[in-house]
Amino acid sequence: MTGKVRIGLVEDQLLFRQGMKAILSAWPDIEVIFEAAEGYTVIDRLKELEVIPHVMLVDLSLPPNGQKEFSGKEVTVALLKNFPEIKIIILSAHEDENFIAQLIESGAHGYLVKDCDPDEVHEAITSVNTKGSYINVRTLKAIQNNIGRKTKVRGISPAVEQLTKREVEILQLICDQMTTDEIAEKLFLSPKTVNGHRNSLLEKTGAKNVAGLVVYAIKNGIAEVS
Amino acid sequence: MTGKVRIGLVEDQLLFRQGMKAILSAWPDIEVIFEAAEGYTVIDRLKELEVIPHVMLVDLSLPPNGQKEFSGKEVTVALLKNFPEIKIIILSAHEDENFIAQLIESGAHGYLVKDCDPDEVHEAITSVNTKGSYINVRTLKAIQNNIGRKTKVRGISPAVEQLTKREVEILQLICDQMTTDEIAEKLFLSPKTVNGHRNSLLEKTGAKNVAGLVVYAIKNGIAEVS
DNA sequence: TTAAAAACAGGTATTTATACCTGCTTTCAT
DNA sequence: ATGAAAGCAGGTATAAATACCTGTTTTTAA
Repeated sequence: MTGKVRIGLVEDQLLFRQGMKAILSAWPDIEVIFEAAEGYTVIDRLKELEVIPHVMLVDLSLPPNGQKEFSGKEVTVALLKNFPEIKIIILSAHEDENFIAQLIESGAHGYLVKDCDPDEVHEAITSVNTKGSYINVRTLKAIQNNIGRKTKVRGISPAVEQLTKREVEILQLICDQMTTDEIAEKLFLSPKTVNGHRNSLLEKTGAKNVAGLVVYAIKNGIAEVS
Repeated sequence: MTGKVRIGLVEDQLLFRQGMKAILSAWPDIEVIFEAAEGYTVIDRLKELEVIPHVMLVDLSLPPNGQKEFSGKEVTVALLKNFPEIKIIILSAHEDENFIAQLIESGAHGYLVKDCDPDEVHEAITSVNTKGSYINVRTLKAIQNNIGRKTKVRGISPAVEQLTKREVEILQLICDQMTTDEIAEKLFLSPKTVNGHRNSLLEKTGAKNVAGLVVYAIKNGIAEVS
């Protein structure tokens, strides 16, 4: 490997992005050649580049995504499809075992919590770039726990499944404090239908009530907090 | 003013803190002399210093605060009480008008959103240090809107106030998916009392239902997502 | 030492959410 | 082309939340 490792940053918080850039630039073997604040422009902008990054650092909680849905996970998927040679490291503010596992499954090459040590970032980048992946102890533990949980639970109950489009849509409206009737009116549905989706949501997420649904939504980037 | 402006950082995310430090250190007239990851140690540690910072940058969403409650706001209040000569700039990931106004009211000298421009940080620091305060256009607008709202509403309803300890406690349990009866049992209260607290919460936060309460709680660091 | 606010708890109502059931289309992958 | 899942929508119930009253006691701050 000749030359520096080229880094791309996808992170909506300018200050964090700049700080990250400053940290990364302190290492002589790394250079940041690409930055983006939103997910949905990343692919197009990358295609315009003459040289693409070796490693992309993608913020998981990517929204403000008002209409265009492009979470960190979706950026990851899009990157993998369009630029399979790019390695992807997910940055996240929190550490949700279930979600980490999902991301690794979806193809991310590494995962970093935002309060990790800067040295760990460097290690992750070089590891991903040379070995193709990076897993630290915490992440490994998360994945193992999650796999264990899955194999344990799958035999008994239908286990945790993906939410459908409609379910995600309704979950977002629930987070917006809308009642069943209001959601039904907004989506031109019968309240009975919305009721059904609510029940599916409770079942699939394992939540007990709206409070649990909202927490789940925020945890998984379906709703925003800021 | 001779010498550099001494900065203190209170921010739980190590990566963000380091990045911030890197950004700040790029300016020759600024030096970071103090760092803390949690709120509750700040005062004691400051007292041990020979020279205290001129300006403290405090992260609003300071938790993990399991038992010891020390949000960015509380750190601010404690700082003002113990070190009235220190200027305080609040850092926040989000931009909640109502909350900004509250913070300014509680004595903070400046407010910055985390996705602001690095130059803005520098400007805020020097402004706070020399002029004693810093308000940018966005913040000003927020305060104005909020004051406008208050004077309009105050005549009718008791207006937006602080949450009490009990209310915070109950809000956390609501986020834990507990029902009114369960909360009552856990806290050895009558469900009627819990009911009253719930209503106060809805009124004070402006939330319409549990969904709104949970979002509010997470926004304000009263509940955690990970 | 007062007045205000917080915390407590009773009443009564209505609205919403939750939990099931059923059945009917449509979409989609095998 | 056949079954599975998604989406739709009806019924029926109960549980829970929300919205108001009222009042007492305790805590807190002026």
